[in-house]
Amino acid sequence: MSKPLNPDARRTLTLRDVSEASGVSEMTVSRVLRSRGDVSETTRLRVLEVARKLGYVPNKIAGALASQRVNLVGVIIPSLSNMVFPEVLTGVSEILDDTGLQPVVGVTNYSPEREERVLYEMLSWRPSGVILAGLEHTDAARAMLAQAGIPVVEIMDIDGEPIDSAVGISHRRAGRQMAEAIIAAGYRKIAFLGTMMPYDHRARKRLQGFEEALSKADLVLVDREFYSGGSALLKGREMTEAVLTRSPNVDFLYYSNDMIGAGGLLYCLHAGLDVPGRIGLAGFNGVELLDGLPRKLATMDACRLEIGRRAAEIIAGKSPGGRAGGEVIELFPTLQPGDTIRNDGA
Amino acid sequence: MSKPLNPDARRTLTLRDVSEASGVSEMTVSRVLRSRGDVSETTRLRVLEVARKLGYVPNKIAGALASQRVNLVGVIIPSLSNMVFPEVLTGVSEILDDTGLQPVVGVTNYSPEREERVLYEMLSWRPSGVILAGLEHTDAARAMLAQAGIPVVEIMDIDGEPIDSAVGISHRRAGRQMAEAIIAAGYRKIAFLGTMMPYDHRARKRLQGFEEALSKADLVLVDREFYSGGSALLKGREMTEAVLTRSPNVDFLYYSNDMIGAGGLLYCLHAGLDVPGRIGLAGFNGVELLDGLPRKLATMDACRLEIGRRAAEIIAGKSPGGRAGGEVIELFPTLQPGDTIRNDGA
DNA sequence: CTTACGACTGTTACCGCTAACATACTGCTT
DNA sequence: AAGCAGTATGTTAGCGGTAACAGTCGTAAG
Repeated sequence: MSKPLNPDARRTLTLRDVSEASGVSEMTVSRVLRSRGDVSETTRLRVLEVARKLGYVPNKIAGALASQRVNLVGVIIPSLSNMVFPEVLTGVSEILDDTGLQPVVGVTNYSPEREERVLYEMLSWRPSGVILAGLEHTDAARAMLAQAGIPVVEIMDIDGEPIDSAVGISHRRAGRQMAEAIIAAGYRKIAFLGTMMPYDHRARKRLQGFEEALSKADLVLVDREFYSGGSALLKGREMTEAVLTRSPNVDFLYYSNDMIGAGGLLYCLHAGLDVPGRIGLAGFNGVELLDGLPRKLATMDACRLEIGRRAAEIIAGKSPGGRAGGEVIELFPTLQPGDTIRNDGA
Repeated sequence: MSKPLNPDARRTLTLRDVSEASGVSEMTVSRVLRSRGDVSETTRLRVLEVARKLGYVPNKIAGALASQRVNLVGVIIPSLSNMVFPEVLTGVSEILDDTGLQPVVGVTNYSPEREERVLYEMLSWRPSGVILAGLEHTDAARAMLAQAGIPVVEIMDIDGEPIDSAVGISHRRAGRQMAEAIIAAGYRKIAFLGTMMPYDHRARKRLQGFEEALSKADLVLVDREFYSGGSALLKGREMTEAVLTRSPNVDFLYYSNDMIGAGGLLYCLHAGLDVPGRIGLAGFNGVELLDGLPRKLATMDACRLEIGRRAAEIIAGKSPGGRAGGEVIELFPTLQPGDTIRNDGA
């Protein structure tokens, strides 16, 4: 361990130090620092001054233990590099910011076991609530959450059985909707390109809904291609090339996320294909990135910011529904046709 | 507050519950759960079984208070949407994963005041160490850190006076290096496009170094353009268009980050400009995204993963330097010329 | 002048866990 | 048979705060 700074500091300061230095009891100092109860203006100022001068930082560990209150909210997400999740976090912080609650982030890397571990760690800090992505968890994780006696909000997805509350969209419906739009636009030879999805349940559900809608129109996917890891943009290019080489007559490419969709779009444009005439494309998420592309990719936004906000509101008890618990809030993504789906019904 | 789950649970479990249910003292349970001290295999298994069945989750708050040890490391970064920082976090977690330490992330949104608040919050949990981005902090923040008596690592940047340890690159040098490469490639009418940088100290330092090197070659920036907020890719396009319209004879565009650089590149290609013949481009960071672009943007990687790793090693006391403290580790970014700088000296 | 009351400040008993020390056995040694 | 290491377990005293209650005091009311 690197040498601690401030070697002359005998030890870290406690309430007692402030109390002695300001000539009042620890309790009074505690009251001042939490702006709780009546304290005369004179002592208040004096204590504040002393605390500031000493550089006292309260010990929340002790405080939390004594008061049985912890102002933390655990937020457990699969990844930070996905753009989507940081945005959810933004929504969460936005709401939590003026509630005295503080988000603490845990990352699972899409591994259920890691999720279980992260959750255990979090719960051992006795947070006031937990927000976590998805409805799929290990049995142990579900048990822990149910035991914990705190509000739990599962986010992003509502196709399933929530433990307590849930805020999200129906990915199955989203897939269906996109398929319907594509079919309505006259495309028939449709391929899917996406992540290998052992644990990307939401992408799986979208594909499910998508295929459902296809088969209702007596269609089936004419090709599919999966990837994992690597630069999504690059993978999008590569997969697109692979699909178009293998199945040259494909007329629509449905991507499981915007990033690979963008890669595909760049490839198609570069290859001189007529988009959306000869071939159409669509992704999923509505990432901001797309605004900068030469042509706007069709997509569906996943209501990420809103999901974060609503989840935080439930935890903070601000949810319009009141203190019910067990709420399920379904949000409805809008289809943004962009420039990569024909808008006639040809 | 949403209704707690498990309403029948009288209260959350404590060591005592496990102790009573397994017929040994709390201390023994504690020993088992921390695999500390000698406990007979028989009792160990029994206690473990009971704890599992009950669904006991230890209370780290109490544990930390009693043992005066907190296995948390505060990591304070400006933003999560910048790609760069999540990658640093990855490096940090990678190293911390097998040390028993756990990172806790705080986000400042590039605001010094927010940084101060976040830091105060963090320190009040008495973490074992703090990693934070940049060398620029409020006086109060510096004071708190110095008082805290824990290892502090400032990351990303080493052009300045660290509080304790530092791991990063010299952005000034990076800017200089890029300028030299550009000049060597024969470009002369150079423009800068970047963030408005009241608080992006690193971008500022890069520009500083860049201009230094230019002036050493008797050159000055022929144009500059700043932005803030919005989709970086889109902003890159727009700014590039603006600059090229205003200063049509510009032959090089230096961007303060890869994202706007990528936008600029897409614009130039779309406009049919000869890249890198008629005009060259370069960004900064080496983001993975670039791999998917039609042409590879010249850039310099910021050693983000490595920075995260080294910082974590210092905190974990694994740093090769030993337990000295006050280390400064300079990393050296490599220039990746990509396809957007001429490689002859014409 | 006593009482009552509000405004302020102090006292006591934990919160749930762990460090440090104390104790009870067991089996060996001499 | 006493002595002595080990093991395995229990006991005690906090860690640094806060809830809840208990004063203390000056003053307005009776």
